[in-house]
Amino acid sequence: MTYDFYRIYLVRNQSYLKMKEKPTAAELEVLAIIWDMGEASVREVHEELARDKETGYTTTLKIMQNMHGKGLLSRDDQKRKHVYRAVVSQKDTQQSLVKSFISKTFGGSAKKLVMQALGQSDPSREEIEEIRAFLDEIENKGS
Amino acid sequence: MTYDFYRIYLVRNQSYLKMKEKPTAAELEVLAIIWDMGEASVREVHEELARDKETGYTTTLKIMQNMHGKGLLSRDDQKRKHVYRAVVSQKDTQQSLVKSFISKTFGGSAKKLVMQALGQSDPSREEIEEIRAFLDEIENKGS
DNA sequence: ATTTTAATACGATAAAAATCGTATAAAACT
DNA sequence: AGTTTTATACGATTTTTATCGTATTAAAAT
Repeated sequence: MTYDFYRIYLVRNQSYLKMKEKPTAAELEVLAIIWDMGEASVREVHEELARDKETGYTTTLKIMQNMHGKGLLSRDDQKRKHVYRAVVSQKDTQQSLVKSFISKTFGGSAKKLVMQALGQSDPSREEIEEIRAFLDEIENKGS
Repeated sequence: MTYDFYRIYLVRNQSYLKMKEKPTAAELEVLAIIWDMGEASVREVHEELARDKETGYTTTLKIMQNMHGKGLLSRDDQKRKHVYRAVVSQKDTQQSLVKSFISKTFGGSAKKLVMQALGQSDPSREEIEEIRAFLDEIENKGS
């Protein structure tokens, strides 16, 4: 019986357990690109990055190699041009990052974060509607 | 006429302009304590920090000295025991951090952050109500 | 007045993250 | 085949952040 509780606990926290290595700022930029493209070579990622900022190719290469080492990216190195894919999903990563951000910046209160974000972002009427609908959904799920 | 636009732009971005130096993780922990206490000595801050984690007194001291150097904290050093206060407000800091978090982690979409945060935080009925009320407020302000 | 306690100053070191130069090798081109 | 282009590997360096030891000084206690 007690084991059942333990199992539930593990399942609910799966994503945190897996995500031992949190991506750094630079790594997150790479992930954003790869999530978008599905898979990409260093060159492709680098060219995306270079749109926004001055940076060297070998820097991008090194970051992606590190990420592969940490298990954030997998790669196919059959061909000379290695092709990388994300191992961690965007959703799990965002979840883990949001959790730690709420805890660090808002003392653990998701509500405070939400209201701060809404207050400063000037959302459109459509977005507000979507959020309302989402609140309804949560409320019904809860009961 | 053109100047008016420029001025509006500056006002809207005031908090970002001021907040040149973004607090690091360790600095944010110190700020959280000082926001809470209003003012505090290194000893007081350190004792709060030491509740949660193993850390040396001189480490806390150094962090607070750095923060003073950066202009994140002011201090009264008339007496031997210096008393520190926050220069940056909690609200402005949170605003700046949320803005950059949304941009880094959610590609700039506040809505995505909000929904992710709501979805994973299991808010109470009361909190949901508060958020609904807040949405109403925003919507009416917008028109 | 002397000793002990409690504070800051300062600088050194450690640790983590980011950047890049050089070497080397495979592939493509001529 | 030889040359140029385009990859990765690897390690060194730089930069930023965090940590802490030691020296010094002011205040308090004896």
